[in-house]
Amino acid sequence: MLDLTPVEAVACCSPLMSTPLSKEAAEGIAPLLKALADPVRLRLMSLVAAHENAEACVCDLNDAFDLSQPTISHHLKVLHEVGLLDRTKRGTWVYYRVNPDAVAAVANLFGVVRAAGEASAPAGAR
Amino acid sequence: MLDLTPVEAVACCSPLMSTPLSKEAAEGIAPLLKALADPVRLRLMSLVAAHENAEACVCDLNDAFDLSQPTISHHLKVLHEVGLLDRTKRGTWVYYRVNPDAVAAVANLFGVVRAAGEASAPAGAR
DNA sequence: CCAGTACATTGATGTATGTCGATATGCCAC
DNA sequence: GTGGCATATCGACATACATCAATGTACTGG
Repeated sequence: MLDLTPVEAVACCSPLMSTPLSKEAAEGIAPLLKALADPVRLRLMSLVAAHENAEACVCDLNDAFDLSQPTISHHLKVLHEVGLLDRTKRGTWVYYRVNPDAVAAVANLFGVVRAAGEASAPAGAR
Repeated sequence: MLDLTPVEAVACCSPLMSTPLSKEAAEGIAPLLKALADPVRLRLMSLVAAHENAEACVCDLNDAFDLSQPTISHHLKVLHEVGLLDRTKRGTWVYYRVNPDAVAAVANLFGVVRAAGEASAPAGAR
């Protein structure tokens, strides 16, 4: 029932705005939005994304907030669990990286028009 | 108590993936995402948007869910309070309409690429 | 004015969430 | 191995949220 007609649907308006979301689709995307629906996590995402190499270690992120280290760790875990952030451990440090596919999944809701190859480009460009 | 200025405060802010979001920008946009971060409300948004004339009366929406009428009313109120849905009463019925500016504010976060004239078209074309 | 319909508000209840301090784990240097 | 640093997990707490049944409000038709 969710027949996405990419070009037209996206050209005029977003899937959210054109096609009634199925119960399953809504329940699939809502957790991603929920993870993003917190000021701290929003800033974490943008900090990681804006960091050089599109990755950031926790120590950098901790300093950007007035919150305790466990709290930041908790928020990073939430973002990681829904797939918005990837986690890599190198030595003592843990680096988080934005998962472009997960972001694209949310962005598609709002009719983001992306070049087909763009989503995978950052991963390959590393 | 709810002192957020939903759409205006956020319409200018930078995309999530390029510039680190300021504390204020994050706190401005998070309530919109929070309102959307629920499967029922996501479906409500898409149902209203997909309805003819881009507006729907509560009676139509109630029937699309297995939830009680007060619960749907509550979700509509949440979406209305952050500015994502506009409310109009005509006779006995109440009609909800998507506010394209509010949706655009969220979409901008994800770097939505829209045709230049398109963003203002829905608002103006009404 | 009365009854009925459409929608909102209230009050209650269980669950989820954000935050912290304390503690655990894992890595490194000596 | 010991001590120290980076990060995660745990337990506790207060607050917020989704949901419902009951009730309130506002409009309509007779």
